Amino acid sequence: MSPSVRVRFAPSPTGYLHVGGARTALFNWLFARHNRGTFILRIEDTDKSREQEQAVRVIYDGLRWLGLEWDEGAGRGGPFGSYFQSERTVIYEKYLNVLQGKGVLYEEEGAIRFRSSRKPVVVDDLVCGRIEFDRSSDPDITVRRPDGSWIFHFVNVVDDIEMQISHVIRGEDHLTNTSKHLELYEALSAEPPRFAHIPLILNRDGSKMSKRDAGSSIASYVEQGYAPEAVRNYLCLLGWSPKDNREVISIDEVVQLFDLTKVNRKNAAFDLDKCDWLNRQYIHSMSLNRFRELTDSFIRAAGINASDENYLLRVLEIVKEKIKFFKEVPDWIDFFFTEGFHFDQSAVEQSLRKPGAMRRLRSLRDAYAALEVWSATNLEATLKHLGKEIGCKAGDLIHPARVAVSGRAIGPSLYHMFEVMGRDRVLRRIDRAIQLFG
RNA sequence: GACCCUAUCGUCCAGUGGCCCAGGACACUCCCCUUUCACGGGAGUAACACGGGUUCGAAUCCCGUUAGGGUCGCCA
Repeated sequence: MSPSVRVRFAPSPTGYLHVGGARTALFNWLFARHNRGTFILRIEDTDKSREQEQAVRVIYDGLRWLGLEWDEGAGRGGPFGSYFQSERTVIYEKYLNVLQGKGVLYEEEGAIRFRSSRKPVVVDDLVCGRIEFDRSSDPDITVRRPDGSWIFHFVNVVDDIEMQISHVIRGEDHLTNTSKHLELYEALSAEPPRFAHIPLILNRDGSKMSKRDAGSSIASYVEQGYAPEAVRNYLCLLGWSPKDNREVISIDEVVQLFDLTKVNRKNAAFDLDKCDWLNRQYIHSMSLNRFRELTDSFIRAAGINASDENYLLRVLEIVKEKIKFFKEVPDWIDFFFTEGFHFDQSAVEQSLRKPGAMRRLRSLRDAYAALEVWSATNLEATLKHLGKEIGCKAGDLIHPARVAVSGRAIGPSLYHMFEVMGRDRVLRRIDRAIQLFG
């Protein structure tokens, strides 16, 4: 095990966190955790703008939502700050002087450029292997613009040296850049870190993912109500696998098994369907308390008056297995908490308006009113018994009852729904439906 | 265009010379369960890009072609 693994995620604050970026952060985090190393967050804001605060917030929120807490860096501090490039000018100038002293810099129209030796360079990559670059026709890189602002390649290398980064794990789009960076390390007489270029994440059709593609922004998962552990699990499986065909795998186990040299070299297409499937797996096996916690913001946003915590928990319990995303929860539970729920017209037509529906509903109401113990088991037995007695199918009772009490044709298990709602509420609503539609 | 990377079911992965006429998962189709919607269980369709080698033997190694992706910025 390396004595001091130090890795960094170095996004530029663009206002949103891309899944590709999140996956890069995740792999850095996994590598750090696996090696008991340090995971650093550095903000690459060479173009300092002041609406940046909000953009940085988006990165913090996205990483924290995914459970990728950093040990050192922006918003957290550490021995190598500042972790914002916009605040590191003094350091960059120092390194610029070093290059100056070596006579490898020259000026061109006010900008400072680095003269390349154009000698072949070898990148020994942990993921891609040994790659030779013929740099004979590469142009020189620019280090600083005429206005004094810095260019990515230079500050990126300087920061990695200064922050004692041991492994640079980043997207494959930087693979070619690495040959340039290596020359910079040499010119600065610094030992380069190990590199690991991980494959990119593309759309299903192989095109590059942009902000508007579904699932490209981490914020969209938060908005739709995905379980963060599910999204994280899905991201782990993009370019990496536990090699034993498992799909649902705990993060602790991934940390234990993670190995950069086992990362794929092929770009991966993003499949939201599979992410959705994993999300459902996680929701179904999640504890009720966790479900309560993750659905809270959606329930509040919908303005549902769920002041009776105990009642809310019982409602959530019977609805949990039905939910695909937390955003759907209010639609599934609102009628439990208000008499002002909406009656779906086609549901009414297809059940309550059917001939004989009202008569059957009255019979069910009476049978339920006479019930001694109000439980799902009794509710089911009573309904089925009544069906036989009056000679109709169970469905002819179930459907009208469901619509009468919830206003819709789709919902949780009828008997459990009634059990949770309680006798008074159920009978009252059946009476009202009979009045309204009878 | 130059340089670099990649190439197994529609998608994500498994497979590192014989155990593979290729395995798992998602999606899709069908069946069962369930008189809602889902879950769950079972079955099915579906791939080693192409052409040359190497080898007794290749999805696995080599070369070429093709295709996809990346980089060539005073973007990051």
